[in-house]
Amino acid sequence: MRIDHEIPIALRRAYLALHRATDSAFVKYGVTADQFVLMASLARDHALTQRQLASRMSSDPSTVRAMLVLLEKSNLVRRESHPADARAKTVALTPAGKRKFQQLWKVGQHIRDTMYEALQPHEVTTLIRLLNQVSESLNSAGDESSDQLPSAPARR
Amino acid sequence: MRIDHEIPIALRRAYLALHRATDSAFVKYGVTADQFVLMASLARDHALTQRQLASRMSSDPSTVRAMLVLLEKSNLVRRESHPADARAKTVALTPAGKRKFQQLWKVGQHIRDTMYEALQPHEVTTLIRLLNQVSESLNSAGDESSDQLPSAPARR
DNA sequence: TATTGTTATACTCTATAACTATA
DNA sequence: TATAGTTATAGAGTATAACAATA
Repeated sequence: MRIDHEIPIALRRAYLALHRATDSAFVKYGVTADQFVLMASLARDHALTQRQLASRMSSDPSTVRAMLVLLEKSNLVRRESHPADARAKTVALTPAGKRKFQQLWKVGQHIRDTMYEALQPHEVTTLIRLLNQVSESLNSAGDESSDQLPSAPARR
Repeated sequence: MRIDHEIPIALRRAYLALHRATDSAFVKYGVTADQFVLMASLARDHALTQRQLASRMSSDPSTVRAMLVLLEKSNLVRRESHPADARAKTVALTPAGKRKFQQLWKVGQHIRDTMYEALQPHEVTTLIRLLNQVSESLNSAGDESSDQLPSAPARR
């Protein structure tokens, strides 16, 4: 009952340490850690739809929308109707958003450096590989119906 | 600019996958993933003070208090004044809380199984070790004043 | 019919600041 | 003076359900 709780505990601890370090480094720039992740997705792939964004961030469309509304207020992000699909909207960083992202990237560099200096180069690749194995197992397990909890709907 | 974003991304993805899987498994029991972590801390170490609990959960005392208020309403947790320190309170699971925790532990077993089956035994220990190296590096870095952002206070 | 996004709504977690009581 | 916890307050993220417009 103790051993198989260690991965969840260690994972939670590491994620929260990263999230808090990021939040507190960014607070004076008016951007949260999660908003930074959203901006990073847009910096990598320009002009995603909201649904694409949600899946990249492993988040919910209505959550993403709430975040976009906040980011639009700060003029960091712009939504435009999709050229090919009138239902959809494309989301992109504004020029100000791109500048802000560059700035935040630098501000956060010491956090990434700290993490990477704590690991050997081969440990970095191992850690990434193992984390991805964990994510994939959980995500694909979520697709099938659970064999432990057969029938009840997962409602709220 | 791409390589040193991979740990944060993989860490976030794995943590959120775990958190969501846990939340959705527990929703019909009226307990969140974070509340489960709190209960697990109390199941391991009976009768912690609120501050001890906050540090075990790497959380904030006022956050913990808000969670405790909710858990007390559900009669899962009980606070009593500390025998030796009249300022402090000890927090413990109620009998109902202990039963609920046992139940949730079983309900969540398939999630832990999924994660552990995705890894070799030696990978489990490696993953835990690497995650802890990351956590420790970030937590100890937070103590010293940053050399990148010399003076400004980290206020809100 | 299925999909994209919006709206309304509600709850949890998070965290600061000012405060009371105690050490 | 420092510490434990409370209170008030605020905001961010999360997610469901009902809905409109479009594919």
